[in-house]
Amino acid sequence: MVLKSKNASKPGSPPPKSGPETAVYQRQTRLQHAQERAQDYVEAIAELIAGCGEARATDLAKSLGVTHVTVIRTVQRLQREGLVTTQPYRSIFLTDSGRTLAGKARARHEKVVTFLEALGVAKSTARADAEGIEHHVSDETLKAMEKFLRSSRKGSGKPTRTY
Amino acid sequence: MVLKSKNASKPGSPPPKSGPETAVYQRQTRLQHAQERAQDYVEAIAELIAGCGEARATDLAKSLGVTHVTVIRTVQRLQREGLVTTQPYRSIFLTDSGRTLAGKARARHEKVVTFLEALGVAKSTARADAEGIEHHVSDETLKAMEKFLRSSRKGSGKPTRTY
DNA sequence: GCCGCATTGTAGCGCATGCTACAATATGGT
DNA sequence: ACCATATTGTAGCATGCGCTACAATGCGGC
Ligand SMILES: [Mn+2]
Ligand SMILES: [Mn+2]
Ligand SMILES: [Mn+2]
Ligand SMILES: [Mn+2]
Repeated sequence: MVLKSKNASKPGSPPPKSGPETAVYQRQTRLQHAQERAQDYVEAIAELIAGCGEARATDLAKSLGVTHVTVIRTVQRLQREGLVTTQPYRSIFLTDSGRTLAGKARARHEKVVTFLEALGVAKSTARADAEGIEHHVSDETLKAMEKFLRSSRKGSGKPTRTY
Repeated sequence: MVLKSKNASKPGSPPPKSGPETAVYQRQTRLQHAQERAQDYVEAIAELIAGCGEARATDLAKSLGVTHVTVIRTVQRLQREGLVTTQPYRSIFLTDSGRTLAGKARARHEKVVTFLEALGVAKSTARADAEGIEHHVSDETLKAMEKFLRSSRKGSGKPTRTY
């Protein structure tokens, strides 16, 4: 790297140069974060419904580590976006759209955790990292992870004993 | 999963149940996002300085895919946090702290890209995914990725390119 | 030196996430 | 039925990330 060491210290030299296309991968931060949050919410809601029979705002708040106020506000947004339905003083339900998203999020989440563990990461670390990584794994990368899992399962326990 | 299939459809049954500890991995979303943004900024600033000799707000804006206004505001925050220094109508400089962070971010970024490519992901996909994944990879996971890279380079005599 | 244009900065908006404090409703135990 | 308590909802605040529109400054060509 640093092929341009010549002008690396000449302040008034070249124009942009290092990034008309890098911007492609940087755009849309805000919407991206909102989508991540939506995924975590519907996933948690689905989990509560599966585990408790219903998703209450309070339990969701505990599950997500935020206050119930934050939950209620965000759930309002999710309802606006057609992912959940709510009625005053009642529990939260997923729409078809929300259920679909939750399913994808959950599948992705689990695959990432499994992959990280197979890579040799401690379970608690895998779970922690997956919580963030899951939102940035493309379908292509997910497939590559699955492929790795298949091959690493075949090759007995330790696939990388090349040491 | 779903050991509690009994009450899985009985709305008024069990309390929280599925998440007093899952919350640990969910907290702090907002600060987390701000930190991610800071990492991307100092990394981009360092890159511009290395490539152009200086980091101008406009170029940074192009590189990050946002308007110059957004850049200026965020840079103000970074200055407040001691990562950069600026003077009116002059380019942006990294503090020691900022340079350190940029170095770590860059190293992490590249390792993640390399890892994804080694996993069999297309270069453009690897770069796109890495842009988000990089912020959620713990040191432990990073080490696991490095280990995988070492073993995979030995195994298949393919990439490597050690001169 | 002057002026036009690029760059930088400011004002003000929208939206999302988080919070505390307080109000309203629901629910369960007696 | 009744009231204490839990749950849900509202009001208002703060911060961060985007944006457009417009103002101020800087700079390079003439
Ligand atoms: Mn998840
Ligand atoms: Mn998550
Ligand atoms: Mn990066
Ligand atoms: Mn990034």
